[in-house]
Amino acid sequence: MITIKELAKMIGVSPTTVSNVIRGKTNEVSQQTIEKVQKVLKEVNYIPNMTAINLAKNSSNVIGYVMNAKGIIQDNAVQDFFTGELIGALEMEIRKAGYYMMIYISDDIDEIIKFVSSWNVDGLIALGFNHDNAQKLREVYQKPLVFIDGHFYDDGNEYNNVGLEDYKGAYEMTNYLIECGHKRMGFLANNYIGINNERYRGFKEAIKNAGLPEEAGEKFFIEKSGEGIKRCMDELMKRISDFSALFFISDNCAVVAMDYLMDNGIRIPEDISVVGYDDAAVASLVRPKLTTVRQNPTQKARVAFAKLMKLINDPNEKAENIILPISLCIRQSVKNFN
Amino acid sequence: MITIKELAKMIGVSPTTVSNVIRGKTNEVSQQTIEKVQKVLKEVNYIPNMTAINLAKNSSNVIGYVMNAKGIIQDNAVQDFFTGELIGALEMEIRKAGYYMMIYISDDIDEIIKFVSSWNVDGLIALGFNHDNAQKLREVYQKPLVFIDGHFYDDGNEYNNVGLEDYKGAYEMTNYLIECGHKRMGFLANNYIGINNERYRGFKEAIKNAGLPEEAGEKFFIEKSGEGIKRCMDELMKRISDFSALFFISDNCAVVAMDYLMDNGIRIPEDISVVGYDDAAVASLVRPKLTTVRQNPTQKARVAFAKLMKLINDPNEKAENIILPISLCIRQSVKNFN
DNA sequence: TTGTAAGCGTTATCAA
DNA sequence: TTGATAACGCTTACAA
Repeated sequence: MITIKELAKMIGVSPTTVSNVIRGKTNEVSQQTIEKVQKVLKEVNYIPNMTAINLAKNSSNVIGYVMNAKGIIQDNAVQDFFTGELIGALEMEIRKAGYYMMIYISDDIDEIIKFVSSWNVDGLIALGFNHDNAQKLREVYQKPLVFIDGHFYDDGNEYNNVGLEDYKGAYEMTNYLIECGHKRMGFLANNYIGINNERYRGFKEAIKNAGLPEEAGEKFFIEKSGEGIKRCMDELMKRISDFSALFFISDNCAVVAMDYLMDNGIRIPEDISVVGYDDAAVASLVRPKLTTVRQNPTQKARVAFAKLMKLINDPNEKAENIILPISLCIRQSVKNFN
Repeated sequence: MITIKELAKMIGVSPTTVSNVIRGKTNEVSQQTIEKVQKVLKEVNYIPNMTAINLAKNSSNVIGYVMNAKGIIQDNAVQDFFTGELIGALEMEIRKAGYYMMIYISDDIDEIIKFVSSWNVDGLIALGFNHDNAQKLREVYQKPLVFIDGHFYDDGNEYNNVGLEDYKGAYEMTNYLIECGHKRMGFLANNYIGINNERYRGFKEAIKNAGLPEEAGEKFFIEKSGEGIKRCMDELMKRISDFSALFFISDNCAVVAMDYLMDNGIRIPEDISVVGYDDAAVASLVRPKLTTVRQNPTQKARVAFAKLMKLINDPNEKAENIILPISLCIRQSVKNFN
């Protein structure tokens, strides 16, 4: 790799001059020199050394994508379409903006903090953070930081976040179920914290507001992996006739569960209705087509990155919690009793 | 961020000594000093500056993941499960090995070359490269480099690659179709180069070896995006009764096409059989369950990274083209005429 | 308009 | 066993 210094020697000017024309500081150098330098620049195909640039400028040109999780793929049978789409969209945005993307996934928050610190990343998109971890990260990492799907309580700090109308989506979907005449519904999630709990709250509230008894909505734990889902469904099967509808925390789960149910001779939606959340591509590919709540991961990525750019370019940019809208996708997996 | 220099001043030793104990070069420093330094190291939570380390060592500690493509998500309705799983598996391997992962996707090979050069990445995993681009990359990038799913002709150079028994998979699946009594089959791909062409070759060869006429196997172009697939299927529909089976280049395509066909009143496999390739999770979730050729992206990632590590750690490690095995997944989407 | 030189935070060579 | 000091490739005051 040829360096600026060598280049300067070749051309017969100083490194500063070469550096200036490379960076387009052309008002500090004569037209004649510019041309002389640029000519050679083309010839030798000079490629800047990012590491050196970053050390000199105390920046990094990298945007970090960190996930507080065990792995990028949450061991789900249908892979994590959400993460995949997010990363894909983000990669494009980051590259178009002239930055580079580093990915770091760990369930150890300290590892994540070490990563962002030692690489001095210019900006950070963070997923899978609960309040405590978010606070910890924010304390150490002082540069622009936006969370996706974070759900934090008010601690006097302000967080940049882009989320979804999680509560509303579940509320409206549950209402739809109730309108269809369902009176006994199960809610299934792998945990009941953060956005999952928001969705559950929406579920419960809809039931309450409809004047149905508390027991009309029952919650269950369901693992995330394909095998795990089936194990949990084994349990649920014992009481399957208690329910007329099942509300899954994600399409990923819903679709694996549907597979399981149908393999066990249960008809959907005749015997039991199922709904999901996310509107993953798979939702409209299975039969019956899955009724679900739509969100758009690409949009989430773009909005998050746009906010990050604002924060990077304007130190006065204010913290913001951006909530993206949901909509209902009514398809074929819910029985209408009316 | 505290620096080694500051640390040294605090402790009352030289930066060299501090650096030595940080890097565990403990045979060059007295036990007493080691303890003194380590004590302070803990207290101040020293975090090394990667940029500085990399500049000094002329390395980068980063493994690049580059794709010669338009975008990470190939605009397919079922997202690109393959890419997602690959990236996920790779991220984990890279991190466990103490490296960091940078992702760069571009359809401009020069951009990719610029990226790897200016970041001086220590190793590279490259996807979506044809022979010419691979050669170009290899010429400039002299460090360890392994391709995934590359398909290169012999030009005297040797490439590290991990691929699949693409030909064999298609050959065996086509044989299965023929055994089931199919005599008129369509093959549908978005292009006929690289591994796609290998699969097509397997398809044709099986037909030939079975003594069927050339026209028994016909190839079609099908776009990759969800909408594109449907557009192409619109065309195919005009001649749909000419075929008893359709072989799709990927499960992603197959599954969208099945959706389309069933929406248009065509029964699978009664009216037409369909098979895919990859055994994506979605394959066993749709109805009828999709008969397909299985591959394992996670394994691909692991094998590729393992090879990369060998190349990094041993300059004498030889170039290798590793071919992973396929297997057939016989499910429900093929009609048996016998 | 051009060039010199210090500095970014490390590593590594070589004296002390 | 320790510590100066140069070097990595670039940016950026500041001087010429």
